[in-house]
Amino acid sequence: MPDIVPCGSAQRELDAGELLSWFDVHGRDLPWRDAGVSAWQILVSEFMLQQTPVSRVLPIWLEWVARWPTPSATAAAGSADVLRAWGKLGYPRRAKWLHECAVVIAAEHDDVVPDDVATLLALPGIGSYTARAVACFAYRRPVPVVDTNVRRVVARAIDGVAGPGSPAPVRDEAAVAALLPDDDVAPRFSAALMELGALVCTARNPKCGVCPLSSCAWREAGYPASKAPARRVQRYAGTDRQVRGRLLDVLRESDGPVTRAQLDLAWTSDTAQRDRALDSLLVDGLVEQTSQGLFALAGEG
DNA sequence: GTCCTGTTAC
DNA sequence: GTAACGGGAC
Repeated sequence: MPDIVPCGSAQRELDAGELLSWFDVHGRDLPWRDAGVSAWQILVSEFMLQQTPVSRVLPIWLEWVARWPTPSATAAAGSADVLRAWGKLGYPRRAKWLHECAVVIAAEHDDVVPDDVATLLALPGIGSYTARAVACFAYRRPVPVVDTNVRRVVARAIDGVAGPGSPAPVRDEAAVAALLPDDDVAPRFSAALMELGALVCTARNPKCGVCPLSSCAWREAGYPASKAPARRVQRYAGTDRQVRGRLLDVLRESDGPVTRAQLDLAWTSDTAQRDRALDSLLVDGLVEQTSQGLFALAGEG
C-alpha cells in the first residue's frame, strides 16, 4: 500500500533498497560520516556545509575539530580566532553563530549538543535543516532532513516536476517523512537522498543515465521543463558582500586592530559602498571598534 | 520576500 | 566574463 501524505492523496514510493545500495558504492567517504565523530563535530560540519560545497569545507573542518573538539573548547576560544579559522568559507555570520552555539551548549547544556529538534532550533544559526540534520546524523533520530538536494529529488522522483516549487519546506518534510524507512536505516536513507541530489540528481545536467532509481515520475513524464520563472541571479562581483569579504580579509590577516586608513585600502573604488559595508560588519558584530578608534575582528584581545 | 560569501562551471 | 550554487535571519 502506498504511504499516505498529510493532504490525503496517495504518494509515489521511493525504493529505499535501490537508494541504499547505490549509496554503499558511490557515497563519498566524508570524515564527518565516520563512526565515532561527536555530535558537536557533526554540528560543526553542518554549519560549514550550509551554502558551501564539500570540497571547500573538508580542510577547514579537519583543522577545526582537531583544534576545538568540544563546545567548551570552542567557547573558550576568542571569537576573533574563530573568525580567522573560518577563513574564506564565506558567510562569516555562520562562524559567529557557531561560536555563540558553543557558548550556549557549554553553559546551558552541560557541554552536550541537544538531541531533539525543538531544542536545537532554539540555538543561534540553527534552522530547520541543521536541527534535523544534527538530530538525525548525530543521534539517529528518524526525522526528515530536507535540504535543497532532497527537495529537488522529491520534486522529480515523486512529483514529476523539474524542481521544487515555491518555498514550502514543511510540505517537503511531510513528503520525506512518508518516504523515510521506519527502522534504524533512516539516517543512512537521508544521507543517501542528499548524496543522490548532490552527485546524480543535480540542478543542472542531471546524470539520469546513472540514476539508481527504477521509478522516477519526472523521467516517466518525459523530463518536463520547469514552469517556474527563471530564478533571479545572485551576483557577487561588485556587491556589498564582496566588499565585506575584502574588509574581513584585512582584519583576518592582521594580528591585532588596524587603522581606518588601512581598512580603507581594501576597497577604494566606491567609498560610500565601503563605508556601508563596514557599518554592516559592525552591526553584525563581526567587527568591533576599539577605544582608540581602531578596528578589529569581534572578540580580539 | 531580501540580505548574507566565494568558488567553480560554463 | 558571468552565471550557478545554497541555509538562516530578518
